[in-house]
Amino acid sequence: MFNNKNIDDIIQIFKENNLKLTLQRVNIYSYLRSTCEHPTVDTIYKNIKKIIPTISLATVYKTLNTLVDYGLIKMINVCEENFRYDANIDLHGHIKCTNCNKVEDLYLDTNLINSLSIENYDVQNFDLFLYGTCKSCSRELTTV
Amino acid sequence: MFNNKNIDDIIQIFKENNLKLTLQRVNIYSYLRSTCEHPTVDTIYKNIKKIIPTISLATVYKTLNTLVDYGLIKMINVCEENFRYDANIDLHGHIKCTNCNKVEDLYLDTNLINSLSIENYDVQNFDLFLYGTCKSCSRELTTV
DNA sequence: TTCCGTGCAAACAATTTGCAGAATT
DNA sequence: AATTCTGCAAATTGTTTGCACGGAA
Repeated sequence: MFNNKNIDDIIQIFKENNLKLTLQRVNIYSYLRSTCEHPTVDTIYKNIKKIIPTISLATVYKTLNTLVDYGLIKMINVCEENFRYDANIDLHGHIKCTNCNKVEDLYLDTNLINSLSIENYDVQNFDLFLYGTCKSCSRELTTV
Repeated sequence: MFNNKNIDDIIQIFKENNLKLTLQRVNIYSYLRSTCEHPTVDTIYKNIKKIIPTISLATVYKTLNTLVDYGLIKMINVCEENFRYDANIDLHGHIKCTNCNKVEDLYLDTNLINSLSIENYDVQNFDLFLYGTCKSCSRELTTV
């Protein structure tokens, strides 16, 4: 089920943060680290339920909030009702295909990031979300 | 109460979009056009209530959704539970002071906007939110 | 043994919906 | 006169909370 390297990393990270190692937490965090789909709470819940059928939605919420508080994951909102979660905490943006709704990571070059600094503000963080149509959707849309 | 130029513009815009001219709508849209505070639904509701005490929250929601659907206003989410609304639909970003929570408009130079185009995607829109501390808050925070 | 996390159910908050009456065209 | 909007209340959805029990340290 688990890749050992990955699980060792997670144990290490939890210990550093004085977070108790529970099956629920490890699975949620591990799942988030393994996916690049930027899942919503609902998707996370459904996936973890396959492994831990007794898990409750409240636990998923509590765990996600804890992981956000400890800076281990990030919440993103790409023009949607719901938030999505991302275990990739490197400075990066996101691009959403407005047709198929997938959200991909977007690495920005350092110059661009630097040029985001603004007069009058001490900028600590940013969210950059691009919206458009991905290649396969464009193809599909023009063919029809 | 109303600036005539402004109200004339709004009447014109509503007519172009076949939107019925109602007191509620005109006031909500006019209020959004007059403010640069990026208010939440609740703030909008409270402010419009001063002018139309009988207005209901449901009407505020319905009106905002209509205006969004017609592309007259935009919803933004700057890492908050609630959405904020902006009647400025020019391509621009936002910067939020994480201390006083104010949200300001951020005009980006064209080069920067152009450099946001991405391989594999036909980019149509973007959200850029910067987070940091504004000058007056920085001063306040270092003085204490 | 202490403390924290989990799971349940209830509570809460934000938003949407259905519908009758009112206002706009 | 036809259509659309408003305002109320109820419904829905997403999220949080309180608490007793269970598991991790």
